Amino acid sequence: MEADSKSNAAEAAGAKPRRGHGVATAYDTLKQEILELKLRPGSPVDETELSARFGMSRTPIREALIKLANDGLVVTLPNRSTIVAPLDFLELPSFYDALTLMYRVTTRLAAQNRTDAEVVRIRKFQADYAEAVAAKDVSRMIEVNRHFHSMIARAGKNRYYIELFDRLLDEGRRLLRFYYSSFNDELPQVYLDEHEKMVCAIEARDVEMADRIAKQHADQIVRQIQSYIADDRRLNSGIAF
Amino acid sequence: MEADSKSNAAEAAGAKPRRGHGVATAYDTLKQEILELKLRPGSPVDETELSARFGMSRTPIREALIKLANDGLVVTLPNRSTIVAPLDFLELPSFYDALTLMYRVTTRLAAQNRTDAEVVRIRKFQADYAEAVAAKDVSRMIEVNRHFHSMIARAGKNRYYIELFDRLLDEGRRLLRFYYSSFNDELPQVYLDEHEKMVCAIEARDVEMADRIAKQHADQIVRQIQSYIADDRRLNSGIAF
DNA sequence: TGTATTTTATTTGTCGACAAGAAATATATT
DNA sequence: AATATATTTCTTGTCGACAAATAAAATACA
Repeated sequence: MEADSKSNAAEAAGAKPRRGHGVATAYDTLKQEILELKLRPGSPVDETELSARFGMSRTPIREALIKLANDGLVVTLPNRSTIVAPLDFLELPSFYDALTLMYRVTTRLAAQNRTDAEVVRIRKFQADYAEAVAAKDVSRMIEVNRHFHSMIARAGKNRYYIELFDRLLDEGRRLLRFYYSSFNDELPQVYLDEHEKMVCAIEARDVEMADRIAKQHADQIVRQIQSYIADDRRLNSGIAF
Repeated sequence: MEADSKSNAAEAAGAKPRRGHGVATAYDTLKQEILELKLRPGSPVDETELSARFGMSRTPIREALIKLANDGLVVTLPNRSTIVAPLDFLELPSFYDALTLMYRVTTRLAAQNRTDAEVVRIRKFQADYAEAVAAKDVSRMIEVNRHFHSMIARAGKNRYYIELFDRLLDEGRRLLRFYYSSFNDELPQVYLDEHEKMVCAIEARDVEMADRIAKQHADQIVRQIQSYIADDRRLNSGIAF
């Protein structure tokens, strides 16, 4: 809430983005807000309102929305308002399947193609994650976790996997935020250990080991999301959002 | 060339798209032309020119270009012209890898999740492909092949795989068009047979068989592209486009 | 003659305005 | 009173224009 008004102030104030950066500003800000659920799934996104809020005309807003639609973060209803993409839990099995496959494939490729510099960068994120766990900062954990795996995918160097995986990780970030309920003290430590093994396998260029750990890690995360959802559905009779 | 002037005439004539269909018209037409290499990889795409050609303002053209950029079919250089995405053959190994994986995954899922109606639709494309082979119509073969595999992916019902696979198939369509040189009479028949086995495995819900054939099919296609490229590089010293 | 600098021109990024569609509201008709 | 029709309101899709940024051309300078 405080951060919210602060950033709004920064936008309203003279910090107008230079020519050519208007679209990026709107896109990045909205993306962040959608992933952090500041903008609720299913809620309408009004161009005119955003235009006023960002202090720019509707054109760059529109172009940002098109990009968000391509990312699957927003749905455009023709001649009607666009809405923040709903969290469709009928599609969850597909999501689990794709997420698991991408975890495995990107980690395998990272073990194959990583450079030493990339290992260093991956370890940096691992350290950040450890910090977040120590501080019990769940938001930060979710975000750093995304960067950690994205970095691994980058070390794998397959453009197609990187893109799909980033998208899946973002979707996962939204799911975790939405369904996150009780904080379990054990899980973060499990993830931390699994991440450590994963980095070691990548560093050792042990492809099969990397694959095995990635699968294990993916299953763990899927189980976590599923248990959150199971808890959640008991509360809201499963129709919400 | 004839089809070209015909469609241009249709555009220039009174066939103005209704409100809300302008973007789609430009997007579909441009996408088709890029995939068919009517627009050469690396060639500049001028908004003003397209605006005149399609008889609409630059706004819808711009929005269509943003979508094409998201598909990876066009590259936008900031404050400079956009160009048709070059065929980067340094990225080919990544492409082969992703294509093979998607062939396997989508075919597996199709064997798992197909409905009877979907089998019928897949067989329809298989028949179309056979027709194109009989007529030795290479363009049609390339296009129907894409639809055939896309339909299989749809029967698998995983949104994430469908999107990535469609993109890869489009990219492959462009590659085949670009590098296609000598027509080999045997290959189409090989593909036809492999397709037939693939459909049978899907119909029988034999997941492992589907996987095996998909892998075989993917390898076959990768080999074909590679041999075309090997031929091609001898001719133009490998720097072209 | 070749390089640096200014000028011109082209093309993009952004803007404000307007009209078409859809939803919401009000009116008419049975 | 209930349904059908007309009106109003609101949001989007599209347009033409302008200004910033870059590339190209022209000029100055060594």
